[in-house]
Amino acid sequence: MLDMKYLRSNFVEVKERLKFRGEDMSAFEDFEALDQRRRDLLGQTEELKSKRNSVSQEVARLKREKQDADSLIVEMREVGEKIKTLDIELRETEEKLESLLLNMPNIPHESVPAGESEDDNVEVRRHGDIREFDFEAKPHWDVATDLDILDFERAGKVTGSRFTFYKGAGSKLERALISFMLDLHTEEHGYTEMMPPYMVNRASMTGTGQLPKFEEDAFRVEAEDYFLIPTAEVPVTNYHRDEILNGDDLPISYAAYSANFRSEAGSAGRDTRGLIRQHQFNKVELVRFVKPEDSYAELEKLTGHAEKVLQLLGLPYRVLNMCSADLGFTAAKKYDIEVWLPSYNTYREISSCSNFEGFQARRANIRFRREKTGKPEQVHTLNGSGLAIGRTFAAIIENYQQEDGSVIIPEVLRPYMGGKERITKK
RNA sequence: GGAGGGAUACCCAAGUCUGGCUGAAGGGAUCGGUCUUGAAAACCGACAGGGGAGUCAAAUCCCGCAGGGGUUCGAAUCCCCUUCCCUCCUCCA
Repeated sequence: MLDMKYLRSNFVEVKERLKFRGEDMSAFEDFEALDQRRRDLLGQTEELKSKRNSVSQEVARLKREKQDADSLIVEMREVGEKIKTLDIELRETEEKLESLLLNMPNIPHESVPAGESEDDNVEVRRHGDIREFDFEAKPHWDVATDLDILDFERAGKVTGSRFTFYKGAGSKLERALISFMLDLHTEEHGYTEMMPPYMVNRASMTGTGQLPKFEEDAFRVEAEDYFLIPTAEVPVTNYHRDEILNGDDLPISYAAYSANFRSEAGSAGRDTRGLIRQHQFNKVELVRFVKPEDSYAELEKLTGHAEKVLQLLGLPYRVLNMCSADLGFTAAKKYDIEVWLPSYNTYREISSCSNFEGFQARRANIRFRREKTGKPEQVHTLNGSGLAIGRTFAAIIENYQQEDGSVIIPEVLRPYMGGKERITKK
């Protein structure tokens, strides 16, 4: 959500900035009229309430002194009715205004490249050499199924499409990746580990920006009106919802492992095989609360923390600065990290690192105080995958596969795998 | 799931039965001061925050006792709904 006062005085400029990201602005044209209407109604009702307050004091005084107050009471009855009517109208206006604001996307940062589609994303850097295979590299689902470490077929029977069973060394590898990443981020990068709830309420989904616009992307538990989390970003960012943080404690950094659930509405037919697009997947998510003046420097650090995982795993990757059309609804700036997948012969997204500035903090009401006496200010929130585990699993299987169908385990993971160096057929 | 009890400011806590100088007592913590070589103690002082409207800035006004409705001239106080916490019973990994 954007700042209402800022919008009020910079509406023309904001419209320009949002057009830059390809947004249709017609839905927001009512802003100025609604804002004005709200303030008019507020002025009227507040004036009447002020009158009611003072007259009520007067009535109390008269009653104490055993004098007659009936005429005042009759007069106030009418004022009360007017207030009620005005308040209803005010509430309706505020609801419209809020709905408008909740559907308005974030403003891109000036360092975001202009673009019309994902083709206009700008590659910032590459790391690692792409391996030359002297045999034909197989897709990870074939390698893993042959090794009996993933079972998509039975998952289809037990649940449905886009689910999998990890099995044996596969399950252990997945677990090793989770532990390795959490240990790296907590021990080397200063994050506090967290395990969040996997279901959240509507207010939390609204706080981070999944709602109201993208409800069809989430799985919903109808009886409770809870949502299965699409990312740990939701529970972990909302951890500090409606709080005023101590400025001295910033930046606050959390690394959270969780399963993630996405309906993948609108993705039918895309990436139907393998681990790339599942309804349920594991991820270690990095979430940070920072001071506004630090947020862009912190975004660079955060992205570096995610890259470090790939460097240590020896996986080639590149970093993209997402263009204005591919930013998503909530981000002011976003880097995607893409890992090399031999069977696709391309880089595929494995992490997304974003600076939301005050966009989520305003929705979720997360503030901080610089000094004891200071006014609360909005924090800036950042997050990034560090990394998506399932896609990392796929990248390891594909990049480390051997001609005999076995897979070499990257050295940094071996301590988490009981010293095992290679996954082989039984 | 059943039966009770709670939620008041940073923390503790009175007020709720019996609606009106409660625009919320008192204590603790915190901050400032006196005293002291320094500190502690004691004493004095400050301490409802936050949001909104308004303004160049103020003044001023509105909201605010878990959240949301209602009754009333007037609600922390009466009524209804929701959430969360506690105790006991039941069930359960």
